[in-house]
This record gives sequence, structure tokens and C-alpha cells, in this order.
Amino acid sequence: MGKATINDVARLAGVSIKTVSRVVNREANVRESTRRLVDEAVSELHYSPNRSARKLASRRSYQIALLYDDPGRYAIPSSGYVIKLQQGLLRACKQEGYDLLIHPCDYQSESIGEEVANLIDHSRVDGIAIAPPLSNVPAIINAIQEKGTPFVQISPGGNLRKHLTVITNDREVSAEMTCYLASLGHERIAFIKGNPDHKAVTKRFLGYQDGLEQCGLPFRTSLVCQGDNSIRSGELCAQKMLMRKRRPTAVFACNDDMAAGVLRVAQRMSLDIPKELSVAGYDNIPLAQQIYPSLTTVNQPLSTMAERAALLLIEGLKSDGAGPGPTMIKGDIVVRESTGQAPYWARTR
Amino acid sequence: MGKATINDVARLAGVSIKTVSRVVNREANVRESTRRLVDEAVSELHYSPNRSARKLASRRSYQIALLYDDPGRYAIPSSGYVIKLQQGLLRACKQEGYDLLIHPCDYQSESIGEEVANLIDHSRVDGIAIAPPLSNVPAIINAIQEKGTPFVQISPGGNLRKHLTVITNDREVSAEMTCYLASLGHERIAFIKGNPDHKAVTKRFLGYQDGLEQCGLPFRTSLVCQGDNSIRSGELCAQKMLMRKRRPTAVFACNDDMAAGVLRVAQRMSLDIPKELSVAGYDNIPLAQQIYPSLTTVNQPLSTMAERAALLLIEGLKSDGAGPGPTMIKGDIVVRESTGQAPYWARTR
DNA sequence: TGCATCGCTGACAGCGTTGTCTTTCAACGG
DNA sequence: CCGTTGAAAGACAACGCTGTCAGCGATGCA
Repeated sequence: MGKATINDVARLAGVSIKTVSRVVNREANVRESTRRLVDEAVSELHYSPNRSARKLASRRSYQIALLYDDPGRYAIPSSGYVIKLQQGLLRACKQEGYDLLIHPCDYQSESIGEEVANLIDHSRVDGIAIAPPLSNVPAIINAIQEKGTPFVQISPGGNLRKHLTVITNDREVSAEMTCYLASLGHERIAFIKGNPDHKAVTKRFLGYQDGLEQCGLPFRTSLVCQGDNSIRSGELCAQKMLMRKRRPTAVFACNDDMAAGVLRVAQRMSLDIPKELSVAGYDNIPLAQQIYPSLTTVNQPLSTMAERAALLLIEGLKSDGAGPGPTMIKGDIVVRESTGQAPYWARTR
Repeated sequence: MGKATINDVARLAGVSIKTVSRVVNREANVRESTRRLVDEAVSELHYSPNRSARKLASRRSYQIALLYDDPGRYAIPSSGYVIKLQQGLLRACKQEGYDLLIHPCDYQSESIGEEVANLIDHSRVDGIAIAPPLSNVPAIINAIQEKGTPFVQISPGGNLRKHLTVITNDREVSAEMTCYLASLGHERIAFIKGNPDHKAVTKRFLGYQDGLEQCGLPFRTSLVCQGDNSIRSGELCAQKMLMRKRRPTAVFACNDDMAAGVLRVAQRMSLDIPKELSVAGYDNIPLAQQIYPSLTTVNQPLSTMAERAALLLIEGLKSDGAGPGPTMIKGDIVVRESTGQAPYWARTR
């Protein structure tokens, strides 16, 4: 039961173990008839190669690691994020016959470089996928490069050097969302910026500005507020902005947690959403449809990105080539209950 | 560079590789002086045994699998659950030098037994930790037992045979929560039952009954509603129960999602929480403190349970003994904003 | 016709450990 | 002083696979 070895298969098929190995690994130069013979023996014996032996012989681990910021450190984890990440990677790993080692770590830790180096030494992973906000941490990138381990960055905000990279069109979609709000008649559209450490998030601000310009609305610094990605900071920004005499009629927060914060404040102020205030977020975390009213937001194709990242990584492992440039996976707007027509009294055109 | 092998260590220490192996594996019958010699060589070379070679030679995989219900299948994943689970297991694995393979799967799938069997054959894990609601699925348990793979059940609801098991005191804590509500003056305390498939959850209903009895309140079937663990079902139950002329003044839902559903309905009905209605949940998922008002609930020590489960499993792997009986990890009540004194008009004593 | 080439296959030596068996050696009782 | 014992250490063969290279017949080209 599952203990069949390559020898058993070879014996049954009447070929050498090397030929079995070739068939199993889909190598070239095997006659079609031989291949079939071996395939039959394989399925008859329910043969599946022993990973450890394969690893030992090939000096590869057939494992990739996923490095992500440990959501457990937060009181309020946006854990849907991690799940999606894992799902995407698992899909790719399953397809390619790799194992996934999950490795949560603290992105603010002093010793993170060392930690990563240990991971590489100890687990001997073939490659590493790095999820934001870790994909921007120099200590990590340096540690990995020093070890010479291949890696892929998921949605790194900054300079995309020549590494394997998977990105989204955050800037474009942010512009789109801004225009969508404008198209509902909103003229005073506020924006809540995110944690500057999370580079991916800074692009969204640029997109917001693009959007205003595209729709012919003026950019006003008074409508921009600096948050830090937390619900709490969303609340603080909302308090500041909604207290004003001429308050915005729409708020675009650059993540869903902060948008949820805005919603809470609005509810406490008894503002009707979306009649008196429209709120949009970004990321489409589970919370976005759990809260009331459900949140208009941008769906991050995170799971797809993660899957693609793993595939790129594994592909690169095989071919050892330079790999393609950044791969783009597109996000899209999800309209829910929290956005609607701007109130008539706030419209000038 | 982490590429030092046992041979290098042996050469440096001036002993045979077998002796190095003995020291590294903490086997008996090694002279203290020799041990020190080897230990020095090990740390000088930064030696860490090659997992694959070890696995191959010892015919063990030093891997355990975590089987859990894939939250990605749901539109609204309670993903904090999975994260906590993983954290606990990772902690244990790290400590014991094991790898963790995560394996989400669909607990309603027809072929789940087969899937598990494949996992075992393919990955050759040493042991399996099964998280609810999977820990009750007979097809899974049978498949694993057939393969003879050791396993541990996390919080299985049903009959605890002689397997390794980690449980909580759900029933006791549910009684406690019920009494807590009673102590606030509530006399009509409703209960929303969960998905009958999730056995762990059925105990909570028993606890609710215990609690009523302990506090001298009558049990009324009219105050019990059958949900299915989803937010939606919480909403449906709430609608049913809050429409009545003599509505309950407190609702105890046996998970947080359903409690969140109750909250939503109450908000739409403009009921003041907690002044007019108290709501309590169970599990302390992240959502519980994200929503407004934040939810009084029961903290499931899930992460601790998972950690303990892994330790039991690995311990059992070594000693190959029968293992201890069910291990109990206790939960506790977390009081937040959603519960308060019963309204005076609803009190008879 | 001769010789290089190509497609396909097998023999065999590792990969870095652990298990088993054997050897060594000091301690001890008779 | 010898034989017995048991602790300590080593030799060596697995474990199940892949990499390398050699072999073989068929084909292409001069």
C-alpha cells in the first residue's frame, strides 16, 4: 500500500529503474510504447515516488517556503488575507508536486534577516515566495540573495529590479474607483492613506490622484488623511473629516479595515450610508461583506497572484533562466451597499 | 553554509559518523567527553542534519499533516480559525523539529476518504492532526486508521474512543455564559443552535440547558432556534425570534457568525444593544471585536489546543504508547459591548 | 562503405543519514 | 591472572531515488 518503490515498478514493467525515473519525471527520449508500459505499472502499483529519496538524490528539496507577516501578532488579524495567499500557493504546489512550508514572521523584528537565513539553512527550501508587507523588507531580500536562493516577490511596492515579481494594477484600479465615485455625482471625495511601510498601498494614493484628474475634479490636501491600515486609524480619520462643516460625500480608504472604521464612525454619527455618505475600501477582505452595510471595495486577486507567483518560482527553478518581467494580475471593483448617488445638495453639476 | 554533512563533523571531531549521529539524536551510551567534542564540531560547522537523508534512512518523514475544512469554499470565511490552528501547530512543530503540511479539504466531499488516503500515501506523513468539523467525519477517521497512521483529534464532538484527543469544556463554559446572562437580570434567554454536523457545537446547547437549570430559569423550546453556523442563519433566527410579542431580552448564539447575524437584524430593527437586547456569541473570532457593538463571546483556546494536539501526536510517535486520555484545554468568557443589564420592564424579580 | 550522430536504454555510483552488527576496551569477580 | 560483561565506538549496508556515462542499434552524410 503506497510502499511500492521504483524497483517494483521497473520489475513489473520489465525495464530499468532509470527508465521508470525518466517516465515519472517526464523526461524526453523515452519511446512512447515504453512510456505506456511504465505508466501502466505505475498505476497498477499505485506508485508514488518517495519524496525524501528524490530530494536526497537530486539535491533539491521540492519545497518552497511562504514568508508572510504573522497576523497573529495583531489583536485584529485580517486573516482572510493569509488564507487566500496559502490557497493560491497550495494550488500551484499541488499541481507541481511541491510541498509548501508556511513561515509566519514579524516584519518589524530586528533579527528577521537571521531568521530567514536559518530557515534556508535548516529547511533547504528550493525557493521562497514573499508576501507583502515582507516583500519590501531589505533585510529579507538581502538575506535570501546572500544565500543564493531563488525567490519571488508578491506585490512589492517599490522598485522592481530584475527579480521574479507578481504585481497588481493597484494604481489603475484606484483611479477607476475614484472615477466610479465621481460618476455617482460625488465631488468631494476624501482619501485615507495607509501605512507608509506597506508600499503596495502607496500606489493607491497615486491612483486616487490620477482618478481625480481624469474626472476633472480638483485635488485638495484637506481631503487626504494619513492612516496606518488599522480600523482605529480609519475611525480617527473619519472623525477628523466628518466633523468639518463641508464634509466629503464619499470616502475612499485604501484598505478595507480603515473603511470599516469610517463606517463605524458614520454609524455613531447616525449618518445614513450610502445616502449621506459613500464609503469605499480596498482589498475585499471577508469583513467587507460581513459588516452592514456591506462595503464597496476592490477585489484583490490575491489567491491568483500567489498561485502565479509559485508557478513562476517553480518554473524558474527548473529552467534556471532569468524569468519574465513582472507579471500583472488585475484587480476589479466590487460594488456593494456602502456607495450610492451623491446627495443632491452636495452637487454643483 | 549549512552544507556541512555528518562526515565533516565526524572528521573534525575525530570520531565516526555513527557517533555523531548518536550525539545529534541524543542517544544513550556516549561518553560525556565525546559528546562535548562532537557538540563543538557541530556548532563550529553550523551543522544541521539533512532532513531528507534522515527521513530516507529512518523511514520516517518528520512531517505531520493538518487536516482542516477549507474556509475558502465559503463566501464568508471565518479564517481566523484556521490561522490560530496553524499557529498552534507550527509552534509545536518548530519545537520538535517537525514540518507541517497544511491540507485544507471539503468535509462534505464524497471522496474525502480517498483524498486522505492519497495524502498519506503521497506525503508519507508520520501523523495527522484533524481539526473540527473534520474530526468527526467517519470516512476520514476510517481512512486514517486503515492506513495505520497515528492521528490526533482536535475537539471532536462525539464519542472519544481511545484515540489521542484534545477537547475543551464547551458545555461548562456555555452554562457559565448562560448564568452570566441570567445574572444580568435576563429571564428570557434565547439560544441559536448550530450546524448539527459540527458536533463540538451541539455540546453548547447542552451547556445552555445546564445553565438555565443552575440559575433556576425554565427551559422553553420557543426560545430555541436552529441555525447552521452562518451569519445568514443567525439573521433568520433573529428575525423569527425578535418579531414576537414577548421577545427574548438576550440571545446566546452558539457561534460568533450567527451572533453577528443577530446584531445585524437588531440594528435594522433599531434595537439598542445592549440596552434592549443582549447578544452573546461563541469562539471569539476576529469579527467579534471588529463589529459594532463588539461581541461578548467565549474565547476558544484554539491555538493552545492545536499546539497541545501536535505535541501529543509527536510524543506518541516517539514512544508509540497508547497515549493519555482526552486532554482538556479550558475556554473563558470575554465580556464586551453587546451584553448588559436586562431592561427593567422585562424583569420579574 | 565508413564514420559521426542521434534516440533510447541500462549500469552504477552516489546523496547523507540511520540500523544492525561487530569490535574494542575497561572494570570486575572468581 | 583470566574470563566475562557491558558500555562505548566503529564498519558497513541499506534507504529509494537521480545524475552520469556508456552501450546499442538505427540513421544521415560524405
